[in-house]
Amino acid sequence: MAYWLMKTEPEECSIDDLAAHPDRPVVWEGVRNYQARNYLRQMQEGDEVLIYHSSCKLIGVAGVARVARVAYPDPAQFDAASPYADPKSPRDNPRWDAVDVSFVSKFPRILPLDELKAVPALEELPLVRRGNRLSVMPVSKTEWQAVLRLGK
DNA sequence: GCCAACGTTGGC
DNA sequence: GCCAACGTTGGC
Repeated sequence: MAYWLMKTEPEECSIDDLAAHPDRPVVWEGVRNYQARNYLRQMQEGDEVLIYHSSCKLIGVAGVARVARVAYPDPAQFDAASPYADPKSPRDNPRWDAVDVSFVSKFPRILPLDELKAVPALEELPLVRRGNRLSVMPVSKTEWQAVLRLGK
């Protein structure tokens, strides 16, 4: 099993949105970056994911989710009404993928970015690196354990 | 709202 | 294939 981290704007899909219906997975759509997409394609069912809230008041890791369905073509790319529509994506070879994720747990508090930055074990994590924009990234077991130790 | 850092686009 | 211009990300 592998570990990941995914960014979300909580107005879009927060840990509370996931927790609101733990039995029903959510479509993780709207990834429009090739490197992030390639990571989505590597995800396996059961992989665990840190849910990170970005571009909001309380920035940080909010909890854990699980991959409920491996990558499949993101429906939003073909939905003209969606902000994630991509008219250039070929129907016979869709450019963008989504996965489904379901709720696992919510941290008792948002684990803030500056605390993550202070952890030596997380120095290599793209999230804490300056100017980083990757929205889906792999997390090593060591990194995972370090985050959970702080978050739980 | 600012703005640095970044990824993408498109002319050449 | 280069690279300047542009649009976006995301912390502050």
